[in-house]
Amino acid sequence: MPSKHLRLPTIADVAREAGVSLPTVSRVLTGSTPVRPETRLRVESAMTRLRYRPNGAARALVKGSQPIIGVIAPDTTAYGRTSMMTSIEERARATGNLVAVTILDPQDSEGVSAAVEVLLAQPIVGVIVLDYNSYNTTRLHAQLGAIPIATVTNGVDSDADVSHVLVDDRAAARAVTRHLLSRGHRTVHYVAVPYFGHRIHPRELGWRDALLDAGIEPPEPAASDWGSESALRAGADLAADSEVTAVFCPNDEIAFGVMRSMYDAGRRVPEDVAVAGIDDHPLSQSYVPSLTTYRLDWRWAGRVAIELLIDPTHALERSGTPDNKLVVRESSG
Amino acid sequence: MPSKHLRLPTIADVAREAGVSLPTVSRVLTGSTPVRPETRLRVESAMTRLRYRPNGAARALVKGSQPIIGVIAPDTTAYGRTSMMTSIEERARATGNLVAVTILDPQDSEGVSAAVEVLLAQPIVGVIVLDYNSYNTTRLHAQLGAIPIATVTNGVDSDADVSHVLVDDRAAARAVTRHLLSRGHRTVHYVAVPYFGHRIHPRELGWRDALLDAGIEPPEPAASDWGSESALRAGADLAADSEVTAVFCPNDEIAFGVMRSMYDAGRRVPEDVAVAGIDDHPLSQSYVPSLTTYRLDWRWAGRVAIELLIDPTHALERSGTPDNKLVVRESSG
DNA sequence: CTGAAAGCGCTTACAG
DNA sequence: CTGAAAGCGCTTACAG
Repeated sequence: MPSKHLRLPTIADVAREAGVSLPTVSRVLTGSTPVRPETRLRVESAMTRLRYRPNGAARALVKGSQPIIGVIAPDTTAYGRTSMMTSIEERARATGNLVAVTILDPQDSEGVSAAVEVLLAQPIVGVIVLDYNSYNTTRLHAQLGAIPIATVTNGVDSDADVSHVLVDDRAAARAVTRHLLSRGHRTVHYVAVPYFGHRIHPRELGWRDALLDAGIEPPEPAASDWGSESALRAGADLAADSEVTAVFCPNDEIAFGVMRSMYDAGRRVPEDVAVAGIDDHPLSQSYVPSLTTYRLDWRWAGRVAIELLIDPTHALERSGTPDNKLVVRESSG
Repeated sequence: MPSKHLRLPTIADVAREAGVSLPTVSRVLTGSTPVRPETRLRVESAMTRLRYRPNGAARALVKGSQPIIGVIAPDTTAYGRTSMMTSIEERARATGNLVAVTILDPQDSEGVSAAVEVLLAQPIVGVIVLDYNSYNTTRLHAQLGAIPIATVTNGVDSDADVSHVLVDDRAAARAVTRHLLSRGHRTVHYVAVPYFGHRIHPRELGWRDALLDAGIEPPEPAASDWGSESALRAGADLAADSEVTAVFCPNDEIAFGVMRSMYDAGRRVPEDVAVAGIDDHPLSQSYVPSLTTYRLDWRWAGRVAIELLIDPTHALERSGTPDNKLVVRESSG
């Protein structure tokens, strides 16, 4: 808990110390009205002497501004998230807002409640919830009350009750899988990742779509967490199976791990096994072999999410279209 | 600018609408005191009807809490930064604080001023400035006044005037370079990156230290930006020079780009050229070859930075020691 | 250029 | 369980 024991100096203290009136202190603080240089000096030295610092809450209250945009996310280390966060921050700054980030494990509902409470006590415009569906939405909704929410969704239908911007994971996965199939593989394998509840991730659905469209029964997926380290094991499993000639990974970091495991098992990428991911991670160009992937425009998504919060009516039309596309590189042959 | 045209409903409006008194509305809001169920219902329905949402600033003012910790950084996409941000957020949450991130180009002093102004108008405890020296420190200091600052520094001396936690880049670079030399290379090349003003980055200084200690005149560095894409060109230059048998890169992302360029030029890593970086990026295990690097404990640094802000006196002793170490993998032979 | 006064929206004792 | 009153720390007209 932030301490509040020792009463902090206020402008009243500064005014007394400097022998001026309260509004005068305020004036040197805001710089709004001219103040006599020598008065200003007296006030300034009083401020440093008392280690005065303005109370932001009081300022925000009288100015009537609620400039904070809360962001709640399960994690921000994966590349897609990081770039979305960057774009949210950038857009917020352009609109004069401030972004407060809170990373919250959806499993830990007490932790979520507590952190949301901290958020709600602040001057917030609204909240962007990433991976909204991972959370206990009923509870979250109840707690947020009338505070506006926006979310970036990957197309799961229960997102429908909050304003959301859609990043079409399923279509992306379908496109990548289809591309791998077009290279002549009999089937395409997949690395399954944990997803909230026991639902199937849209990227897995897209993979299934593409296979079923081609009349292929989807094989049993390997299992991994998000992130390249845990993908090493999944990759080893896949490498051990000589049936595997093409692997679609739900993100690039997993693909890197899988490629490493293929290498360790002596299976060449792409000659023996084709690999592809999603995200267009900056390192997908530099990896050997470079990685075939699907670029999802997270910057666009972040931008629209902010606009949904600030001006719900015209956000989508205003923000252009996402620059999503398949990026074919060496790893798919 | 956040709009403030239409007056938002306040608890007074809700009270009138629900036919109760002001404190009663407050009570259903805070849940502090029991309220008769039927009164509560009336109030709640009034709130939804008016789309009421509490004013965070007013709440913060009366509660006396200033829970926001501002973070100013030039960039958060590189791995070291991302992990420090994660740890800052985590630690802040544990202490009941909220983190507001602002990414600011140190070159753009108007932009910096404007954003700091937004920050200052909020209920902030203090500000953590990453890469403090990149900014116009005089101006920043003046603007922040008595607001506490903490910074994570890599050892440049002018950081001395603010509380700082030291991440010893120079020692890390020295250790990595020394390790490369120990593999029998005649010299170790370097990829120079832009740094504020025209100063030399501590990682470059550490590289020079190690060479000079060994009686070796440092060769002319290649040049790159941070990030793997721009490192491709620097890597190509180094690959073209047959004198080059070992390259120390100021971070892992650059090392990945350099390794890719070596591959493109037909030079094998580590057989023909040894490569090493700094950071212990998650992908340094998965890259082929895996990358020799130096782990810098950014999570520790972030944690201490927060504690410096909240309790300047005992922060350092309390937070343990950083887990920094050389991590030797395939890329150095 | 400066002071006295009102008010921002909420919470919390204080009385009933 | 509920209402009337005071106050959180600041800014901004309003008068001088």
